[in-house]
Amino acid sequence: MNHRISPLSPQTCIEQDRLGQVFEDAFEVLTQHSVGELQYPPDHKNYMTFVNHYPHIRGSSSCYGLLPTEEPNCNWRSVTNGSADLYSEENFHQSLQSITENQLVQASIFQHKGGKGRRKLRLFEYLFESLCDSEMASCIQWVDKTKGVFQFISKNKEKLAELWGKRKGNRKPMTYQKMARALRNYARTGEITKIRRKLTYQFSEAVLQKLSPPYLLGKDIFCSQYGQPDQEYLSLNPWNVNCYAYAGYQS
DNA sequence: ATCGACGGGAAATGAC
DNA sequence: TGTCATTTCCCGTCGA
Repeated sequence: MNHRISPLSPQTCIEQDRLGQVFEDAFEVLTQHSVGELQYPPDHKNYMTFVNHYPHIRGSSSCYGLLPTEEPNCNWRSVTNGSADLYSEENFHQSLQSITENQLVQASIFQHKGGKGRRKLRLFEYLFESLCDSEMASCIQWVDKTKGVFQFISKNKEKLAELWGKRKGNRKPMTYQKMARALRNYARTGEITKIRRKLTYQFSEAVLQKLSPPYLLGKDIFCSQYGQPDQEYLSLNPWNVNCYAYAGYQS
């Protein structure tokens, strides 16, 4: 696989690299599912198409199996053969903006150690994902996002637990009590600790860093950067591996 | 006293 | 087969 090297600022390199990981993960999932007769083109356009196609890295709705993706159906081959305009950097900008925060979080979460295959989803990852999902705001909310403090909503905490249990495919329905027991196990590893406040917990700084891509910690930065075409922006090639500043999920 | 939230021991489970 | 990350069950404590 060829890696095109682009002269980018460190910040852009970090973000580009991170997106490269997102796309790489996306493509890996795709190949695992053996969809269509695919080539393995080392360019971004298929990734972008894939990102809009595959529920694993889409927003949470599809993730919970409630809604289809809002993208029209089109097959991979037609995209690869006919979408020359996807090469344009302007379009790439627009595509980037269409990636939701939750997509990026999910893609981040699913990255396997070493970058191969899909890891089993962990509870704290699911919680983080839910916190990034506006549809789950009735169940769980940030108290202080920068510090990783979050709180379950008393009225709907059971719903969140139930969804978690379904997501895991547990034999019996998950309850908040059982989920909270799992959360208490995190006290040993320090990944999540209990705050002396009703239904409130806190992600460790390490977990927070692992699960929050740099540009999501300040999403306004993410948006503004890619919302202004005259600013320095990403190279088209997501395979650039030059600027490894982001450690990724490799604990 | 009741209730909801919390804390933790211990065994079971399932994926890897 | 062993390890890991829960899951499941259960019992006790605490504060409103």
